[in-house]
Amino acid sequence: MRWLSERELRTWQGFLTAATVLTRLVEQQLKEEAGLSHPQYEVLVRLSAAPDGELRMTELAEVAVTSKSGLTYQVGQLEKAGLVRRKSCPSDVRGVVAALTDEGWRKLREVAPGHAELVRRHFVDGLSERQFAALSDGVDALAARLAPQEP
Amino acid sequence: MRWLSERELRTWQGFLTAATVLTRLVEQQLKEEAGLSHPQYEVLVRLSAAPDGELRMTELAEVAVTSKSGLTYQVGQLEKAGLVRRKSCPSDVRGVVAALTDEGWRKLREVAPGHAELVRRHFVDGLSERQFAALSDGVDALAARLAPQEP
DNA sequence: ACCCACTTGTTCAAATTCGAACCAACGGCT
DNA sequence: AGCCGTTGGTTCGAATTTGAACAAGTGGGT
Repeated sequence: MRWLSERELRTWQGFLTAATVLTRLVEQQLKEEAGLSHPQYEVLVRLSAAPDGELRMTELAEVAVTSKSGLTYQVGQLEKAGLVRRKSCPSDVRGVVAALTDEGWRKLREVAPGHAELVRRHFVDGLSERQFAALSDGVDALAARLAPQEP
Repeated sequence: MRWLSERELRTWQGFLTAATVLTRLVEQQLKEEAGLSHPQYEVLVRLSAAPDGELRMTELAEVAVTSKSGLTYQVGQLEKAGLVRRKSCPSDVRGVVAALTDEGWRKLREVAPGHAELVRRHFVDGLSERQFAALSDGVDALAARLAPQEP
């Protein structure tokens, strides 16, 4: 059993800490600027990236990395806010697809610039060209490793 | 106002996703292997890294990146479990210091190896030497940027 | 056509999170 | 000594998260 080196431990902790702090910053900004939580924003973004701005609940839960029940809740909130609409799925009676409403698209266009600005300021600009490229590379490697977890 | 490039966005999302997934894995393992939540484990680790295995509540909240009230709750839980003990602070009547108990040390020694193993498998080993070094570098840069936030 | 194991999405209770309000207590200043 | 703006920690309520249990539906093999 190999132990973690000093450096490995520091990197691991730093990685999680950075993610936590960044998430917190995003959370605050979204809340005060648009009344959205980060998970909610995430849902909107993922929907906007999908064809026709709609996705089945399960798929949405996957890309947004939440539990099914968590998603049910958030979509409920978003629906109350008029940003998302539930439709039944044509190919599967049980299925539910969440779809961005016009309001949803509008809101997203309104919020995105401020969000991008914050990401740039606290994440992208904090790194040199080289550092960013390297981190990008590392994240890709992690993603590849983490995605195929269960088969 | 500069937009985020395709690659910047992917990196950002990948970064958060990786952190979320990793946290989830850690959470699961700790829960089933030791009945601890990740925040709780974090508290134990931070205490163990402090002189005498004790820290004032506020300092602990800082290093563990939680809200004060969140920490109050978790320390409460840990105290119930007998892993941590509250002592009053000699230099400040209001102060409270959380201290690892012998039980706490024991538990930590018991859990740490498995945790290290998991971190190694899903984080460290997922990256080449070079990738790891680069990511480590990037994380350091982020930490430096994020820490001095409020002065 | 019928099973039966798996999938879908929701509901439920329990645990956790956060921020705001709060009460002391501190400590520099006069 | 007395004031007063700040700090330390807890408490409170509201919002959110999770996994387990559930009802309904699907679909391949027989």
